[in-house]
Parts: sequence; structure tokens; C-alpha cells
Amino acid sequence: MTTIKDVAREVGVHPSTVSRALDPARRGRIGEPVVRRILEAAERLGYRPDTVAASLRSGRSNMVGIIVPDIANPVFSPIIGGLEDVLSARGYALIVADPQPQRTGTDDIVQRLVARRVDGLVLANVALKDNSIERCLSWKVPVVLVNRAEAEARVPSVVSDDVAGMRLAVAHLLELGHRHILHLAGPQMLSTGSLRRRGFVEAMHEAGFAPADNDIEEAEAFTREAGRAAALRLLARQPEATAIVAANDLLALGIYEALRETGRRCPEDLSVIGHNDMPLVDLVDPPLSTIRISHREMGEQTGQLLLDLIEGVRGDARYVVTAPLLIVRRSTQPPRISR
Amino acid sequence: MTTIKDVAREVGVHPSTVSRALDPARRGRIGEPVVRRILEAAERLGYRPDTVAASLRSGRSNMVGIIVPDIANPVFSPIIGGLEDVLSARGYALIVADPQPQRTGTDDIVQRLVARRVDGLVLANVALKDNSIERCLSWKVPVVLVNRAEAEARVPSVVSDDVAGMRLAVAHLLELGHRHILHLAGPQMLSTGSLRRRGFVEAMHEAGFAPADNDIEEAEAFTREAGRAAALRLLARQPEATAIVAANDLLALGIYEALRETGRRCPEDLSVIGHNDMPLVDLVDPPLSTIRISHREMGEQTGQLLLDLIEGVRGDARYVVTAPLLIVRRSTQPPRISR
DNA sequence: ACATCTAGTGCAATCGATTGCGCAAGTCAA
DNA sequence: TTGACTTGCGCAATCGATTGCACTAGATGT
Repeated sequence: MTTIKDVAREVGVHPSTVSRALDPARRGRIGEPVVRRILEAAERLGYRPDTVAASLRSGRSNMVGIIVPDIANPVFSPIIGGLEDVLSARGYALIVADPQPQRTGTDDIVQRLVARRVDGLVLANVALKDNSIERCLSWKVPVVLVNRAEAEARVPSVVSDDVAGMRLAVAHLLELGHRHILHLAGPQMLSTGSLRRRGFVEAMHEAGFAPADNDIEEAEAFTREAGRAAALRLLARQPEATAIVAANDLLALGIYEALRETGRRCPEDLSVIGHNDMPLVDLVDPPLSTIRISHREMGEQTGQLLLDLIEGVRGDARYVVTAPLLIVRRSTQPPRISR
Repeated sequence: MTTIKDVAREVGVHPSTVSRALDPARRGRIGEPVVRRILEAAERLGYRPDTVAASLRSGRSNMVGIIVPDIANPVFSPIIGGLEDVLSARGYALIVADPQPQRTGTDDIVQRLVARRVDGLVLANVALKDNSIERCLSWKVPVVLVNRAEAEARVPSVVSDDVAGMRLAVAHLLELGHRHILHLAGPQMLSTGSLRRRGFVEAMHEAGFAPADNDIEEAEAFTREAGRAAALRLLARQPEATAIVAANDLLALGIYEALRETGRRCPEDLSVIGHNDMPLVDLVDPPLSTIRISHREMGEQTGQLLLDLIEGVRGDARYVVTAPLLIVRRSTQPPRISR
């Protein structure tokens, strides 16, 4: 490994001069011909700066960490992808971490990442009240929330407009002629779960159909299995409803299973609409109507926000909400003519 | 930030003593009571070791990098998940990188990761002949290939038994009574593409049905769109075939689209079988018969292999191949009675 | 001609932990 | 009592780059 000293010796200057010449930002202070010779020598010797050493001295690691609840979740991978894109373009590396349920002792992931001197952190898994945020705050490490927000808005976040998304969904069903609409809600400790529920309730209210508590059922988690179980409960309670809006696509697919098991057909007997438009839901049977969220774009925005925070640019758009889009496929249709 | 010196001063010993006392491996050389006092002081002061400084001196970074072609690809996320699991359990962090098509100049990702002093590298994107492997080799950084292997086996790899998988697929169709079976192959520069093609050809041969070149069509990429296009070509050429085996699920879904466009039904007119068993293919219409590969497990194995390599344990299982499993759903059925 | 800048480099400290080597005190055998 | 070890810990160098400060020339101002 050739170091900065080797280059310095080769050119006959001091290491510090090499350091400056190599950094475009500070190159200005160095004479033009010297810079040229240094660049040439560095190239010739195959010099690669040691990021670790630089980090130690400068205090910046050029790394950011992201904490996701489940990497395999199709919602998070595009977020990671978008994030990685903008970060690597600016020379940052992304380290992804999965909060293992119970690892040895008190060293949780946030701490581990901070010990690695990450310059910033992205949290994709916060609950409405979440203490990892406080820890980041107390350590003064820049943080951006993505996908899910917290109850108090203490740190920047990038989320979809969940309430607006539910408005779109409800409006679509209303327009089709549905009147008795149910909601399969997600976990209420998550912003996505609670905001979407609120969106549903508000939209129904405004249309003059105040939903009863009985019209809403909460799933234990954002999974197919939890969706199936909750749908079974909900359908048993409200057999004459004509449509159901799910808090996310996985839940909607769970509803599909429940419908099959109880001998109902979608959309003939019951219209179903999801949320997220994750990959492949256009190919399920029937193709799922849903609300599209551009997760990749959210990842990119998150990267921007975080970089601004790290580099001290006071971009004032601290709370980015992206606009959802209604995607109509074949799981929704007008209700059958009721007597 | 409290450093090792602070702890040393607090306890009244030398920093090096603290360093040793804190490392379980070298703790033995230090007196028991001193260790206890150091541990206590470290805890009380909230000491967190600075990973960066440790890396600089020790040469180990406790980080490994993984290079994936596309994070959003549902095949890679479980691999990353499994990998991250075993790595973080051993104190390693995982940094994921996406090879941007053309970034500035010659500093490709491999170089960038090596500059970050990663202790090892996982390549999930190698082509059959790939020069990033040579670079890793020349830099002497431990490497493990996953999902796709290279032509010459110079470095350890973890892959599914693609040939065996295709045998399962072909055997299944044969057993159903199919005789004229087509293959929608993947890119032949990738091991998955070429091995699966070979598996198909071999299995057919052994059954006594030598496939003609005309029975095989190569898709440009492992995508739905490429699958659709290739399927269109293939079906135009071989209209009387009764079954088609795709080199992967995405390709199979492309076939679905092509079938719909040409007014054929699956499985009545044509049986289709995929490969990978990626999430949600059990919900498409019709539910896809396929070959299951346990990607998460592959990720875990990859992690083990890499750790062994890094830590010098000569685990001799250098080339892990996992066994594929046939999953029969509803996209395959016996062919219609031909005249 | 003299004081004042300014541009271009060199010097040396520093970041925080690791580690080879050395030294002192204690143990044990002869 | 002495010599050979062992145990426990301190010393100081080191990893590779960054950075505040000092210094030297030549340029500028008056």
C-alpha cells in the first residue's frame, strides 16, 4: 500500500502538501505546477487514500448508517437503493443494519453505528414514540426518518402523505358507488398505521358516512398472515360490507386469502384496495388496485436531506411528504345492486 | 466522548492496560482486580471504543462490503438479510454498494471499498468472467461469491445447484406428460443463465428428448420485460409446444404477459414453471410452479465462509451449493390430449 | 527603500487505540 | 541465596492522514 508519504518523497515535498493537493477543495492554496506533479506521482504509484486514517483525524467518516426493520421487505429495498445512489454519488458509503431482537447486552445498533463514527443515520423503523431518536439527538448525530415518522416532529423526515393516500382510496370507492366501506388498519404504534386510519376516518366523515368502530379492525403487523387473520374477524363482523381498504398491500393480500377461505370473490363480492403498490401486485389475482408510493424517490430525498444536515446546509424543507397516486386495477368495481 | 485515556486516568493505570482489559481475548494477561476496576470505570464513564482508531492501528476494520447489481431485486434482499445477520452477530458491519454504471473515472466500487479497508468482500453480481475478482485477488482481500459463480473457480462461492434445479423442473413436466418443452434462458454471461440452460439440455437429453436450438430462446436480462419479449419470439417459433421452463421467476412472469397478449391461457394451453420462488409468486394468476432457492440461507452461508476466510479458519467447504426444491402450484398441469 | 501583504510550503501535533518490548516483583527450584 | 521463570503492567512507537501555525519569498503599497 502506497501512502501519502511515499508520494511526498517521490515528488520531494512535504506530506501535508500532498494532502492538500489531493483535496480539490484545498488545492487552491498550492502552486499549480506542484499540484500537477503530485497528481501525476499519485497516479503513477497507484496511491489510494486510506479512508480510515482520514476519518480518525478529521472526525468525518463519510459513512452513514440506515436501520431497517426488515431488509427483505419490498418496501425498504427501493428506499435503500435510492439512498445509496445519492450517497455514493457524494462519496458516502452506506452501512445497513438490522435491529436484532435481543443481541448481547446494551450495545444496540444505534450505539454500534455511532461507535463506527457514522456521519449520519437514517431510521426507517421508528415507532410513534421511539427512544432511539432521543439517543441520536443526545449524541448530536444527524438523523432523518423515512417512511415512518414519530409523533413529535423533532427530526427531519421523508414520508408519503398517508392521510391523502387514504382520501384517494376512499374517494375511489365512493365514486364506484360503495357506501359500506371497511378499513383493515395496521399497527397503531406506527405512523403509517395510525395516519392511514385517521385518513380513512376523515375521508368517510367528510363524505357523510361516519365509520363505526366496528368497521375498522387492526392487524397485529404489516404482514399477509396478520392481514388474513384480521380480515377474517372483520368479515365475520360485517358481512354485508361491499368494500374494504387495507392499510397496505401485504394486508390486502391477506384479505385475498381470507376471501378465498370464506368462499367470497374479489371484486364481485367485495372490492379491495391496498396501499404502497409494491412490485408484483399488478400480477396477483385479481390485479390489486392500490395507492402508489414512490419509495425509491423517498430514499433519494432522504439522502439529500441527510447530506444537507451533515454538511450544514440549512435546506429548510425539513419535512418532506411525497404525493401518493391512485392506481386502479381490477380488485375494485362497483358494488352489486343491493335491493 | 470519553476515550481510553480517560478510563486509564480514572483507574490510575496505563491506557494500554485498559485496552487489554477491555478485550476479552487478551484480558487474561491482566490481573483480575484491575480488570474489574477498569470494566467498572468504563461502564461508569460511558466509554465506547472508537472503531475507527482501532482499525487504523490494527489494520482490521470489522467491516465487509457487498456489491449487488440491484438492491431492489427481491432475490438479493434476503441474501443481504442473511448475511447481515451472521456478520453483525460477530461484530462486523455490512456496507452495501451498488455499481453505478459510470461514475467518475477509474475508482470503481471495489476500489472504494478496499480504500475503506473492508476486511472482506461479497460479490453478488459477477459475470462468468469478471475482472473485479482479479482485482480483489491481487489486493489479497478475502472474497466470496454468492448466487452467481464465475467460470474458473478461484474463490469460494455459495450458489444454488442450478443444474439440479432444472432437472427437477424438467422431470416435473415430463411426469405430467409433456414432451415438447421449451426453455426461456437467461443471459449466458451469467452463471445462473448458462448453468440453468445446461441443466435443461442435459435433463432433456437424458429423457431422450434432445432439445433443438429452436426450442431455446435467450432473454436479454432477468426481467419481466425481457422475458415477455423473448417469450413472444419463442412462442411464434414453436406454437405447438405444451410447456416452457423459465430460467427465473421474473422471466416466467414475462411469459404470463406474453401469453395473455397472444390469447393463450396458462396452464390450459401452456404450462409454465419458474425458478427462485420469490415472494408473491404464490399469489399471481395462476400461482406459479417453481424451484425454490433459499436465498436467506445462502446469505448466511456466505457470511460464514467469509468470516472463516477473514479469520484464517480453513473451513474446507469452499464451494457451497444448496439444494433446490420443487414447488408445484397451478401453472403446470398435464398437456391437453393431442390428437 | 521600508513596512505590509500574500501566496505557497513545511513542521509537528493530533486523532484514539494497539502492540512489541522491557522492566519489576513474585514464584520456585537448586 | 541465587538464577531462571512467570505474571502483570508501563512505555513509546505506530497506523496514515489532517490541520493550525510558522516561515520564506516575492509582490505591493507609499
